[in-house]
Parts: sequence; C-alpha cells; structure tokens
Amino acid sequence: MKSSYTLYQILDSLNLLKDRPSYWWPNAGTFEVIVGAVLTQNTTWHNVERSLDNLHPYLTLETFLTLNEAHLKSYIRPSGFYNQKAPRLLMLAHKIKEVFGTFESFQKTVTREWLLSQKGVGPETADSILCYACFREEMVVDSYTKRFLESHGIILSSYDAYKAYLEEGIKKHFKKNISLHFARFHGMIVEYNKQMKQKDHALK
DNA sequence: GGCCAGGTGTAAA
DNA sequence: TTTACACATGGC
Repeated sequence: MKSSYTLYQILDSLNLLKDRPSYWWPNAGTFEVIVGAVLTQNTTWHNVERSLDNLHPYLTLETFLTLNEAHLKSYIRPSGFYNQKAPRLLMLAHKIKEVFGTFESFQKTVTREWLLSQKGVGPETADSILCYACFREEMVVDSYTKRFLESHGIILSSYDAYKAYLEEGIKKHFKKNISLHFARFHGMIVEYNKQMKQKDHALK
C-alpha cells in the first residue's frame, strides 16, 4: 500500500518543518556517536544516557581504547546486552584505530560497506554513524521512522526500501546540505513519535 | 508483574 | 531466503 501523499506533505501537515534542531543526535560529529549508536540497539535512549554518563572520561577514540572489557561492561550495564555490546564496541574501536589511525581519518574515509562488515554493526547502526558521526548523506531508518511511515499508509518491505523512499523524498525538496536535511527529518520523526507517546500517556 | 525499547547475529527450516 | 531466538536493563 502506498500513500497518496508525499513525505514532505505528511510532515508539512503535521507542522513539523519549522524550527527543528539540525544534527539532533547529541554531540554529533564525535566518537561518542559511535558508542551511542551501538548502545541504543533495542534499548531506550534514556538508558543509553546513563551508560554514556558512566563513560564520560572515555568518550574519545584514544581514551576509549584504554578500557578493558570488564570495566566497559560495568559502565554500560544500564543500557542492557552488555555482554554482547562491550566486546563488539571494543573490537570496533580497535579496528578503527588499526585501519584509519584516527577518528578524524575514519570520518573522512570510512565506507558503509566497511561498517556493515563489523560485528555488531547492522544497517541502522551503520547509517547512524555515517549520518551523525561523519555527516554523510545517509538516512537512518529506525523503528520510530518505520512506525511513522506505516501509520501514514506507507508500508515497505525492507530497510533499504524505507531508506530509499526517504532519501528520494527528501532530495526532491532540497538540493544543498542533503546530509543535514536527512538528519533533520530523522529528528523530526523521532520527536513527533515521542510527543505522540506523551499524549497517549496523558490520556490514560 | 508483564511488556517494551532509536537491533544484530546465529541457527534452523 | 525467511523465521525464531538470545541478548538484559529500566520505565511504565
């Protein structure tokens, strides 16, 4: 089923196109985004924040690499799945150091394929890192985004299908700063869902 | 007390 | 190529 409205029309009708934060992921453009992107897998952002607070002194590539697995597990405990996430994050950080040397070099030269070949990095995590840590033209599709589109009659079959739909829909309206607009739209959709949730909760 | 959250990897059909 | 399941804490 396909909606007769464009993505832009849907967002416009919800009055979501004005005064939105730009790169809405906290501390966009830093190594911290990589940690947050993995920690938030099937986990609320609220719990991720607790872990990030614990990790406060270790949120650069260089300082993160000084952590051992046991310490990392204890710090990220609040965001769940720590037995999986700790070794995967450490492995990812070490590979970034080994292959790219610095986080800045990683930002400039990493590819989506490279990220997807790392254990613990699937399509959403890869796109979050590319868009919010590296400022690339990659749209993130998360469960909020899927839910949002589905609730407006846009049901597609795969992650890549949703990604292509969003990227094409947004590119139709903007010619410059595409990465920024991808980030803005993703932010709008997430914020919209949060507002709806609060509304639901208030009605109970 | 049960259900769910800004997914991913693995194994079996 | 699809489907089922493990992974784990914290909020409601």
